[in-house]
Amino acid sequence: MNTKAGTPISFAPVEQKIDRVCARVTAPDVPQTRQHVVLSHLIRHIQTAQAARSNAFLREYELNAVSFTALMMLFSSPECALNPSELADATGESRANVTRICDELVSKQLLTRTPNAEDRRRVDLRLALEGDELVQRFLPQMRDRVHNVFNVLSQDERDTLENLLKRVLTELG
Amino acid sequence: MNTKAGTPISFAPVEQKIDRVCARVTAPDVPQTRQHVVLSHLIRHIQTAQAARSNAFLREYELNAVSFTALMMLFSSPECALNPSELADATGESRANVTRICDELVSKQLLTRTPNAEDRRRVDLRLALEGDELVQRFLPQMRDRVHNVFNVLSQDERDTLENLLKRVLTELG
DNA sequence: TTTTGATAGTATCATTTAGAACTAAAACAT
DNA sequence: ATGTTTTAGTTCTAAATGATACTATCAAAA
Repeated sequence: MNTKAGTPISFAPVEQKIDRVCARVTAPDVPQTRQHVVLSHLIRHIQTAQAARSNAFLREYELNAVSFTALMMLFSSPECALNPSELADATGESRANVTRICDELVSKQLLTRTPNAEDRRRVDLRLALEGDELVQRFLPQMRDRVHNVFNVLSQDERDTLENLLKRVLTELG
Repeated sequence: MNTKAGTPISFAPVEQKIDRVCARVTAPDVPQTRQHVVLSHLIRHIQTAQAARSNAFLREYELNAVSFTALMMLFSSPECALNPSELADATGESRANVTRICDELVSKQLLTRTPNAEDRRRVDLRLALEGDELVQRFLPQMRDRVHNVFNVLSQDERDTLENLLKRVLTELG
């Protein structure tokens, strides 16, 4: 990923190429397909750019976007606790990766791992005090440096975007 | 919030957690920030799910989503040729990664790599006949199995989504 | 019960990736 | 011309990730 500061992310060349794909393909529904491809690539480019921003900021603190998301999901859970598989669902990461991430976070004393008494297959992940403080300290900066790109949209537009994206995600589920 | 119409089942727990984050944080613009975070996570989950779909399909043919995108970007370029750095921009991958991907694709004889006569720093990547055929053969299947999730939206809604996403991406650039 | 299947978590392995260092060539400045 | 800076591409290294296989536990069926 090209994370170099100052490198403009220009989508126009990508879209030109998608247009040329369509020009070369014969199918009954080319314009619609073209738009589907455009939308897919838009989402991919936005997600890539956002991840780059998050990581660039968090790297100064020896964290990454996925670890921070994990901490935030714990921060927001009842009693700041989740099972690994719940955390996997919440973050979108594989369970294997959640195990590794939690290894790291435990070693940094940002969360604790304790066996669950009722179901001995389970493990309880619980945010440590330090992890809680870290989330509270970083959230405002994440807001200013990552999430506020959506301020280019009006409130109505953001509502619309939220609605549309949710419907797409439902279709993918 | 999980009762909100259209909220995908898999995302509802995520949104609940975001709500709890907001409940625990004191800031002047919490509702807006909440929505920004929701939108970021929606985009991330959609992109993850789409990549998983693409890869699941392409793996049968010993390809992955990034390689296929690279082939498609070449397919759509004038004379089916690009430089590695242009390909990096078009796919969103790092130049280092483009080098590796092209190694693979060359070894599969899907594209060729030739030194550029005018600028000897440059390299010309050109889609081979086999690569061209592969793209034409796979595009319809990619459409049916990956891109057509956007069919849940009406044409107007897709236009709106495209417009909104483009503005967000511009802001990230 | 016993067995069969499902679930939770982890360990292992191969793949994918970004970042930094490096080489070569072109562009630019003096 | 000469030296400096920028650009293109690759190589190398370390990190991140997913797929798979495995163990332990629970649940359900026989």
